[in-house]
Amino acid sequence: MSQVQLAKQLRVSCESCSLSELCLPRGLTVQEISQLDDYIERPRKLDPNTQIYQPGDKFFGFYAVRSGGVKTYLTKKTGEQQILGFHLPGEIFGLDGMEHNSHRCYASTMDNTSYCTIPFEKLDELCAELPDLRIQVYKLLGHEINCDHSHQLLLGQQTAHERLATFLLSISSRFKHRGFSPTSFMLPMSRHDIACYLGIAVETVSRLFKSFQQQGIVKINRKQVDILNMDLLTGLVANCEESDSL
Amino acid sequence: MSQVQLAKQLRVSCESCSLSELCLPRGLTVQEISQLDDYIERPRKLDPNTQIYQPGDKFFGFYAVRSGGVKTYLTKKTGEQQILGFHLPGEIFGLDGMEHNSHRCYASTMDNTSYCTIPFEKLDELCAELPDLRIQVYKLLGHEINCDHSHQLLLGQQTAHERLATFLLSISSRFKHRGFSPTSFMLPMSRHDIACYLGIAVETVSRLFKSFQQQGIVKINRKQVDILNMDLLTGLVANCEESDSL
DNA sequence: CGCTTGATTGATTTGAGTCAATCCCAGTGG
DNA sequence: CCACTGGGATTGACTCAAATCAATCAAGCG
Repeated sequence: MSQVQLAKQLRVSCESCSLSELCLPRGLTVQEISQLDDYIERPRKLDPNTQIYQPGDKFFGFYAVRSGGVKTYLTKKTGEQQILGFHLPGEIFGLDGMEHNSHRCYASTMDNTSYCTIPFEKLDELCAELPDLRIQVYKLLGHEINCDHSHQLLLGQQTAHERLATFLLSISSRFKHRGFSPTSFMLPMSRHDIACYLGIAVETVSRLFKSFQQQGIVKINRKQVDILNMDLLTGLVANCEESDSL
Repeated sequence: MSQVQLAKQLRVSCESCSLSELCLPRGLTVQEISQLDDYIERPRKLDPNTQIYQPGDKFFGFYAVRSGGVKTYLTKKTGEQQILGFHLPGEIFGLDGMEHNSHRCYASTMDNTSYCTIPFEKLDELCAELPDLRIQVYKLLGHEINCDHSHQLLLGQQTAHERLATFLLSISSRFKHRGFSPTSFMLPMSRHDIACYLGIAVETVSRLFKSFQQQGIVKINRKQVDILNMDLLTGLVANCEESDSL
């Protein structure tokens, strides 16, 4: 297979994936693309509820979800977990390991999940040479920071209704961004996980889903969500931050 | 003034500052140090409650607090603010602008404050050449992400007591890290700001300070804090995350 | 077809918020 | 030098959103 054909194949394989933002666009040459792609380890498949890393584990590099879903979380001594983020297909996680070269939180699958990894050392080496790649890495990190900030606003200032509405809107816009329906989708996470992400009780999640349904805003059947009235849903969120897609 | 003398003077001027982590240590040559220092804009002085930037403002680069204190925050339409972080002397802020080259949150002073700025473009150019500097930038960003994660755990899972105790421990450890007393210090922020950071009401902050004082854990007089029993204070925090200094 | 695990629903409790006065200090001006 | 004043801080009384406790209910599975 020629160099060009190889690169093309790789391009296709990364097309719908966030990591592609790191390598494919903005004038990188075919040569450069395949250079980075060489380092990306191809998909690994995992069962639901499998731990990918935990605090103290060596930081290897970034992870990109290809299918399924991953949650990252911290825990209290008493066992309660705070979910920091849900990572859907095409999204990146693992950035928590950068500070000390070891992870600070847990990451585990929520479903049958496959993902790629890109070794940080190799990425950094390429960054020295490719200014555009460097910019993409900054943007990726900046995005993580901004998402975390939005999550802090949600946890610190929003009511339970607002939190759940914000959550649905975020998932919706992220599915939309990846080319899926923004109004009809399957949630990859359990009610318990939603509650832990939003900082509320599972029972509250159930009750609010019911309430939203009674208001005709959504139709919810187990993990299947259909948004019936996007405007009403948006109206539930009173904060001034435009909700940000991950 | 010779090259070496110049660099030495700069080194002293940045010595007690987080930005120094970006340039001074880890085998950068004197030449390289002065190269970066040339770009750092020297201190600017601001009055208390002055806005430094707001959402939409162009991202210029990082800011390093030299004296006083800065808060970064988001707001809801209804006006409530969620404080994302307090930035004490020697700490960095402004990273929220990296994703879109424009800021996403507000930053304003809490006191008479001076700070330096380092233009992002220049920093990036140097990053291309200096691998050690690049690593420092990654660590800085990773640190911000980890702090945000701890804040999410606090906001999502901790009780009001735990939040306030965690807050005091964080401030204490940060003062200690900068060479100040970890048990006796002045808070640069108002009760209102503490409340907004912790996601609780001002009145609750007052009541809990009183309660901590009655338990003999701390002595609080207006903004002056004396920690009398560090073990008891630590005991109030039940989470498994070691509290992380910014 | 029972069993397990997650989701829902209802009854009750409570931690923290809200509302409403003071209090107290820092800064101002007479 | 001291009274005045305004905004932050404190304190108390009351309320309420959401948690907790406690049953079911439903669905996937061996």
